[in-house]
Amino acid sequence: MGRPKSFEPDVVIAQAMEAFWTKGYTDTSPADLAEATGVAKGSLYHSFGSKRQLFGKTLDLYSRMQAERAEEFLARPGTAKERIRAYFMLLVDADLDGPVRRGCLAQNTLGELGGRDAEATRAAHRLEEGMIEFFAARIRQGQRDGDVGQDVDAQAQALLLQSTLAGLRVMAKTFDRPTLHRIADTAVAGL
Amino acid sequence: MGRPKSFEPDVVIAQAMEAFWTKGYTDTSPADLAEATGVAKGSLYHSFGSKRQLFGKTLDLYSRMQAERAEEFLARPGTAKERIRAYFMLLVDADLDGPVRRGCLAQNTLGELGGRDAEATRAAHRLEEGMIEFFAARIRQGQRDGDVGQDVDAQAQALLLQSTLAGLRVMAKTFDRPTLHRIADTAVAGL
DNA sequence: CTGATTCTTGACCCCTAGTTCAAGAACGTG
DNA sequence: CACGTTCTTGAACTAGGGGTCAAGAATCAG
Repeated sequence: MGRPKSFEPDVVIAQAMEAFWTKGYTDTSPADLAEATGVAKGSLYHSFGSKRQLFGKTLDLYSRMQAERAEEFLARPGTAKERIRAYFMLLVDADLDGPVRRGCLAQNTLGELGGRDAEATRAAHRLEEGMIEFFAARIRQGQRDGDVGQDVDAQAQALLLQSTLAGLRVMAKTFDRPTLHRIADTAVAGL
Repeated sequence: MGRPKSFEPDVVIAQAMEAFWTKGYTDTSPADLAEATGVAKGSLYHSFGSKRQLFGKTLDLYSRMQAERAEEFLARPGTAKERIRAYFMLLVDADLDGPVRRGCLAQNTLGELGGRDAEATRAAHRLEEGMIEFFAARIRQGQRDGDVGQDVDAQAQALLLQSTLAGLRVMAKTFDRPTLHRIADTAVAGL
């Protein structure tokens, strides 16, 4: 019983995520969130407790979205090299095609709050570890399929790929598309 | 004539840099800067104009310091692979040995202000381009010395190295030392 | 020693961020 | 249809952020 919510919490979290992603945690004010979600400030506080808690929800949503997309995209038909390369391109292009180059929310969060917000730091770390596991699994898959050499250390290559991808998304804030594509090409050349 | 400055501007900029580096641009208040530098707020504004302008100076100083260190370190005796690997390790270890993992000021700035502050974005970009040039030059040097194969595309490898290094410094906020060292090892293995 | 000049400083100001709250609105129940 | 419950909302509050300023302290020139 009681008055029903006038909004879908998940939708509001997604809208808040866009705001945080675009402006960063600190520079996104409660007023910004109210505008981005169409829900009044007071109501947001009633539902989510605080700006920080809402941000936590957006980080969780972001992590789930990223993980889901990576898993799905890497699983499509093709060699490990092809799929990983395509995934890198996807992220780079998505970044460059948007009105603002927002990079990766998790990485931005590490840059902004890393060290000073333990929970946000852990959330970002978990996402990175998940990505590494996806890459490693896809490389091993490639080894079973025969498109990746048996001598390749899947775990070491997965770590390197994640590192390169993280850097690529930093560089995607300032470099042009051909350069970024070239890096993606070189990154997977060793597989 | 006139009353002389009671502080060395360069020293104050260096101290402000430490503050910005540790807490980020937005989270560093004028009060923080006054404490970090030992100079009263009013005096900082008198000398530097605004928080943003002081930050600009710290970015410049940071870029110069980074470039200088990279150039010097890469030039020491050894093969290209050895020197680049040592440089990666140096940065990783410096980050992990500090009381807080601050990563790279330029990258943090891109994460925090990227896109929304044109000048800061450009400054960070210039530093990255400089790094790429250093790597490329060192690889070509290796080719002349005979420790890097003639078939290696120096520019492409330099781009990849910078991307990997940027990612490494993001990951240095949450991963442990052995993992980061392993990535550095794998990164230079292809040279 | 006087003055013009350039520094130093804390007090002060305005504005916004983050949060709380009192009033009211939309339910389900009995 | 009254009643408890859970929502909605703008107004109101507090703290602190970024910046300004008036007063005074060093300096040098004449």
